[in-house]
Amino acid sequence: MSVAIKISLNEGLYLKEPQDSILGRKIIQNSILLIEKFGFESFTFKKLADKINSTEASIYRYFENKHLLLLYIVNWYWEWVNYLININTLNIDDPRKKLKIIINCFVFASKENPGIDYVNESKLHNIVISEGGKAYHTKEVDNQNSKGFFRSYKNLANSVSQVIAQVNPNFKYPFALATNLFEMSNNHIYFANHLPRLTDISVVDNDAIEVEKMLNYFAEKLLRK
Amino acid sequence: MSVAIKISLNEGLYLKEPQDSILGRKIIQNSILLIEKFGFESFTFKKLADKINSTEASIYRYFENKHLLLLYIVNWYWEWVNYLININTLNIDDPRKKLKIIINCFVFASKENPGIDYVNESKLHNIVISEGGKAYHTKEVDNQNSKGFFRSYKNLANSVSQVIAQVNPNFKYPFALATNLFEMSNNHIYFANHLPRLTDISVVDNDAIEVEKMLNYFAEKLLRK
DNA sequence: TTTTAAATGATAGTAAAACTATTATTAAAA
DNA sequence: TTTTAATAATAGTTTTACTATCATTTAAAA
Repeated sequence: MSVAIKISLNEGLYLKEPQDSILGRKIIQNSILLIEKFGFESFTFKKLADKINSTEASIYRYFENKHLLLLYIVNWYWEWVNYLININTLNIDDPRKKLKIIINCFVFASKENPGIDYVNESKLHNIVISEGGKAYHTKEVDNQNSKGFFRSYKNLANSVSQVIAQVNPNFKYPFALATNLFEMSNNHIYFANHLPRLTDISVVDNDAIEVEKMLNYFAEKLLRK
Repeated sequence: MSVAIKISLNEGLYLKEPQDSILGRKIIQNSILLIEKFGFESFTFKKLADKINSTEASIYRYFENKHLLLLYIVNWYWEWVNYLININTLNIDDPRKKLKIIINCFVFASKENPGIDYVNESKLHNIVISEGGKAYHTKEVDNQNSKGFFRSYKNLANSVSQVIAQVNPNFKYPFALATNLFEMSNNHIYFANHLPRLTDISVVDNDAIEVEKMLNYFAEKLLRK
């Protein structure tokens, strides 16, 4: 059984909608595999072309450059997490419970759902952990932001901040807490795996339950009245 | 009056100590200016060489590649903040006051001290805000970590975590809070300047006092007994 | 003061990355 | 069947990220 989800992203991110063709989907699928395996810096359109038996020129018809491809898949991830949060909190009323589910989605976004066959959510999550910041830490950020290239992240931050505001309407920093929980989740999974002296938690066998506990503790304590 | 501070960094970061020669100091000074102005991606040794009337080959005698140069200056910053914290908390006993000073150093590291003439601390701070994460988000992180290339960040996290433990010995995540305060400081200054919908604070005229307030609020509330 | 060694500059060259352009081929739609 | 759109094949350009060699300057040692 496969559910036909189509995640719609800002049209400026691509030259031609990759989700609508076989080649496009192969580009998405295999760029995720290659970036996860070799890192964004050593990822090239040439290598991707070789891997999918196509050519650089064909890939350039879909994406202007590799940075926009990264931005595309990271946006895909933001949308995906937003979607996961929506379906998992649909019947929940208690905002505290909602926030716990949100944190669970942040930490375990990958494991939940084998959503779309050409996107390996688990590897995509690894990319967001290791390379996600590079999507907006560039000199083009203001220009790209004016075109709405970060809308998905803002939407995510916005939904989370609303739940936070429901938990404690007097809390002054709902957006900052929302993004911080997201960033902290990714950061501390990364630290646990690569720079363990920078954190207190450990991630054993890819199980980030300690990160989840920590984020719940932070959120609960910060939002206590 | 100039105080001769020499910041000592891991020897593996460079091929030849840049602080010990005129050319070396010009490399440090002008790489900070160029990276801040054009961003790390479009920074090249060629451009740097042209700017200081030298050659690529000469720069390569100091640094293996531009990533290690970035790592060098980011390490310089971590050491610098650690140093600032040390001198500013020397006579302070109350750990709560100490933590406030630490947060102040995180947010305003640049403005404090015109430490070393060839390092523009303010621009270096901007680099750490915009490009700092790229220093450890690479595929070489484990290899570089085994050589001690992130020791300065760990030392910083360690000193801060000790103060946190003094404020509340029962707090379970002293390291995570230490790194999070540092990362959050940089992140939210960046967000305020480029992606304001991701935060609640604003930075007007380069004054990040709201970030400082927020971090103090977070720290105080998390460490409340 | 001369000698010598170390540091830097000048020049050249290579391999790969990041594109752009042109034409040929294939597959799908009219 | 014709036409159009998508992709492949091929080739070429500029820039980046280096490496190598040798000449020159500068500073330290003899």
